[in-house]
Amino acid sequence: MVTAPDRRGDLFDPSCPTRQLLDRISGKWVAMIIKTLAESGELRWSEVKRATPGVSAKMLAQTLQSLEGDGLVARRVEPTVPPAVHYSLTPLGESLDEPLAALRAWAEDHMHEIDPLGTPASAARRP
Amino acid sequence: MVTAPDRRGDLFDPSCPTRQLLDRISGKWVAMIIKTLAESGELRWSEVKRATPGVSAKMLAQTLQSLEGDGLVARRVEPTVPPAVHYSLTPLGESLDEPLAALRAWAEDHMHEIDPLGTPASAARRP
DNA sequence: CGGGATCCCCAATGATACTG
DNA sequence: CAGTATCATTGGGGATCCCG
Repeated sequence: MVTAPDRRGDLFDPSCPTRQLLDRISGKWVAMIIKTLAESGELRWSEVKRATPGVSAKMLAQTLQSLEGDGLVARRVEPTVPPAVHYSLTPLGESLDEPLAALRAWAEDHMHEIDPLGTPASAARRP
Repeated sequence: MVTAPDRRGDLFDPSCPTRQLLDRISGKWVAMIIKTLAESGELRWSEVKRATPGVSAKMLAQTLQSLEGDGLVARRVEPTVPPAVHYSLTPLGESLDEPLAALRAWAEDHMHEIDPLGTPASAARRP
């Protein structure tokens, strides 16, 4: 048999799925949702929503579907009425929590060292 | 004076700069540029561009300015003609490379475990 | 309760052309 | 060489309504 030429991804190869995967896990709400699920274990949809300040219903559903599609989050439906849907991390999702936690920690640690006037956002607001 | 109540950031606080900072370092080209500079030390603008397949001049300039504004990248101009501009990581930028490298490694390691049919991209491409 | 469907807006991204 | 300016595109993301 031939060994796969790309057993491991290459971020610098435009045709490699790694880039899209990295984009998806870099989504605006992913870091928060993963952390919440990593700490709480299993949560209902509305609990995840309450734990994620500022997220809209649409973005939460969309993000959870994306994470489920990537096998990072497991979805469990209880056939009650009204239905209760629970979300939890898969082992793969838990493995993502580690590097993501490092990035969150870095951002929380260094947010005071960034120059508030040097950011594009504040610069663009200058008339 | 009052001591700052938020010596460390809180990602879950919508008014905390941590979220914007995390958004900026999650930019589409940041991971690649940081890695390139971390490995090469100091590079010219055109070298960074060549090392970042797919990036446009606009996005490269914009991303580099953003990183410079956040104090992650240092810009050095040599007053020759034509001018030569060099970019390198600051110590802060090097400290970001560590968590970012972990995330890159995770993406490259697990790109094969994601279900290609479960992703929004591939689902949308289905006619 | 947990979404799906729809409409709409603006910010991010990109292609192209121009300049110090 | 190292950008900036301009224009065109897109799709992220919020608001709203509806359904099982």
